[in-house]
Amino acid sequence: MINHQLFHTLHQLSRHLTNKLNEALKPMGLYGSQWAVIFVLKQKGSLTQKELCDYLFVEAPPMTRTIQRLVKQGYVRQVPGQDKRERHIQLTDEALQEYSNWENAVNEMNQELLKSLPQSAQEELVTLQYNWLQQLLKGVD
Amino acid sequence: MINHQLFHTLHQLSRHLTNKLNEALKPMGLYGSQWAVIFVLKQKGSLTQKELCDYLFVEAPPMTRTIQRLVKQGYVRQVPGQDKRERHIQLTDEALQEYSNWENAVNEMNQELLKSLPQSAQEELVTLQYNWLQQLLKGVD
DNA sequence: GAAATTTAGTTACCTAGGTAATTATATAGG
DNA sequence: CCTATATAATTACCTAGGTAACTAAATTTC
Repeated sequence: MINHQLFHTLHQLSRHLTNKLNEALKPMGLYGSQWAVIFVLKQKGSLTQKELCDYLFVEAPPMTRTIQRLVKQGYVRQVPGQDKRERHIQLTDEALQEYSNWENAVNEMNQELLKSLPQSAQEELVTLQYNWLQQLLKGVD
Repeated sequence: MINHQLFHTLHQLSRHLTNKLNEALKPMGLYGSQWAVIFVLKQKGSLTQKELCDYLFVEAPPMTRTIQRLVKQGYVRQVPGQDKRERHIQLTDEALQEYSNWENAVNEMNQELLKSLPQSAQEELVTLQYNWLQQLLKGVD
């Protein structure tokens, strides 16, 4: 029953890492899902909600919620597009100012979590996971 | 930024697998969290809720909910223990009768999901993940 | 043995993410 | 041009899992 153990361990690992991320972000008043959006926006600049959903493989409704919370906190703007159905999401100056603090907190926690995983194991793991995920997503619509 | 990719991919993978598990269980009226409990009970027999929580690394409140739903569906019994705070959870005959159907559905989906991952990669992955998780949990509480 | 502390379980409420249904805008077809 | 279809986003509601506060029973401590 190695199959079962594979799925089980992956699930546990994912939950543990998510909890740790939230723990690191808590002092800055952010949650993991919000950080994921901010991180992408910092790299890509302005994106529509649809583009954010596609990039993060998240359905539209939870994305709406996460963005609305970020808007309320003043970290994100929703700019109507030329196509009036779309809303372009951008980081505010306030978010850009705080960004490096957030990034530091997250990086510190990530370092902590990766301390027990040798560099070579990290690379193997990311390769195995990435390739598997790509295979799984191949042929999904 | 390989760190980020590692966490991101693991998160995505976990979500995808969870969704697929739920898809497989939907026709039998079960959810993934319920299946996890049933699976453990089938192997271990009678367990208290605390023991289930410890085994699945889940907090007590979600476990209460999952069990209550299983009770309502008639798949699980809560038997008061000698220690009257405890409740021993057991599968009902109805659950035992359905078990192999559920197991088949889950195994079929798991096979499908693992199709794109060579045996050797499966073993590497489970080893890497398991060891990492153990390291992370070492020294927790 | 009575009072204080610990523990098992529940309740209430939060975020994360999913589906179904709805709304408003764009785009295609006749 | 006008109708039908497709698409972006939202709303409502579901499961999964987390924390905080509570209850009731067991265990320590004095």
